[in-house]
Amino acid sequence: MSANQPKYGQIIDKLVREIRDGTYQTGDMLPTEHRLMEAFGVSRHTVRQALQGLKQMGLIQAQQGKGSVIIAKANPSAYVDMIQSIEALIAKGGDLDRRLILSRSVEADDELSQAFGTKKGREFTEIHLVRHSKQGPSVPVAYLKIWVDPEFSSLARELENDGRTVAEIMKLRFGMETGSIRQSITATSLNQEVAEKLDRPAGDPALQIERLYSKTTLALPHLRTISICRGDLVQIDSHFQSQ
Amino acid sequence: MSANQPKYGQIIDKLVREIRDGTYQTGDMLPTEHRLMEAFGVSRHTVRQALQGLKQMGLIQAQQGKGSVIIAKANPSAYVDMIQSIEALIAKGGDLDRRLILSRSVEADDELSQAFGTKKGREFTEIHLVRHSKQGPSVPVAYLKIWVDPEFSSLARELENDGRTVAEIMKLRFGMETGSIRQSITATSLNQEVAEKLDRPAGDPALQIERLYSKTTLALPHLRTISICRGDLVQIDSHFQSQ
DNA sequence: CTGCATTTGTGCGTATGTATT
DNA sequence: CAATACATACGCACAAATGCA
Repeated sequence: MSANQPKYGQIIDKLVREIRDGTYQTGDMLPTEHRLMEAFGVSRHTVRQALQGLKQMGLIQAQQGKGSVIIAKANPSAYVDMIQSIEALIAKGGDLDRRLILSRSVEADDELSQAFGTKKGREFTEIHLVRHSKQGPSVPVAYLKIWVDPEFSSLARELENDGRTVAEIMKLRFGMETGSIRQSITATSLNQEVAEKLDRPAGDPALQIERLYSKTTLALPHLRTISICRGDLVQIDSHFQSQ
Repeated sequence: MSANQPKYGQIIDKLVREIRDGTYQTGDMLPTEHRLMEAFGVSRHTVRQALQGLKQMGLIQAQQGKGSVIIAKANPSAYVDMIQSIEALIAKGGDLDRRLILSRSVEADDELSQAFGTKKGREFTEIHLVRHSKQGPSVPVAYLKIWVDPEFSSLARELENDGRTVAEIMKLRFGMETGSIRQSITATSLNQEVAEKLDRPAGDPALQIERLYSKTTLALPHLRTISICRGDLVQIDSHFQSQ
């Protein structure tokens, strides 16, 4: 976490910690840029660089003439809990089983190169799985696509034997620790190939959840997953509270 | 698109257009910061502000000592919800316009009575709106259904004149403060009625976001909203960090 | 309403560090 | 080693929005 050399990175880390600690509460005003300059002994430019980082993370919102409001406390519990609770939701009370569909080498297209922040044409390993409910009748719940650097291509075999999550295996087997996950949820409809595996008609509504795993907030991702979840089985619940 | 006053905004617009036009292809290098300074007649700082915008849009990737690579032609995420706190939820929605479709009295069916925790048959006010993008051409983005107690039925009029969010108006006009929001996200497809208002074919994928607003976690909700968002325009982003 | 202080936004200049070629 | 290109960091000035006297 604190491997950030630059000053603005250190300021980001400090402020994020303080927002989490409760030194600042959601709804509170952050100190003014001038105060932060004095507090950290840096120029306004450096302070603004840090604040822009917080803006990108969705923690603050700046308003000209007023100041910066804290609009979010990045979850106080470790992200793992949050992710696991999402996985639990996907499972709807039961554990999920994985079945390998394919594992192959692909060249990055526009979408993939954008996700990883690399040039088009770079090689990646693509793995497809289907997740089934374990309990009761085995119902297919989600189609999972995974992309990693070719050096981790043995991940496919690990996934079949190991019940752990992809991120956990990446850490245990390859030492790739995840410190930051970006998640996007979109709506889509099942294409023919996925629909078959999920035992639903093509065109059915589905939730698509993309996750980009990286070591730190600023680093490029080392793992990308897309879960295509049956719209009739999966819903994502959250609860927001003031304070 | 070109409603950007500041210089860096104009540079972003120009470069985005050129990337889309094909003047630059994915995999190409962008001109160096120095070249862009000369080309646009601005300082390096302004060029870098523009480039950071492109980075945030996921169009380019800068590499120290080499240059900036084009990694995508378009940013698919036009409307992104970044949801991590109540404040963020309530503050969002400033960049969208509302148009009233209908306001009527309804009796609670099974679904509605369950959501509010009341008996079937109780009377509620149901309000339908369509949200359009304010900037550029007015594109319909989401169909919004709102349910409140009949004593707040004047909410419909307020919503037309006031740019604020539903929760803010509930607080300002009726003193109903929101301290807890429960949210469920599901995938659905557009029915005929909603599809028409959103200018899309029926059956198109959509994100359905249901929110129940209450004063405290334990209290019964005083407001229920369902947003049916065009799947091609809306995505929900979150960011998780360890420690 | 006017004026003023505060606060963020935009923009310029300069210098130095670091990775790549 | 040298040249190139992006990254970090300092400084200054003025504009625009806000809130208050």
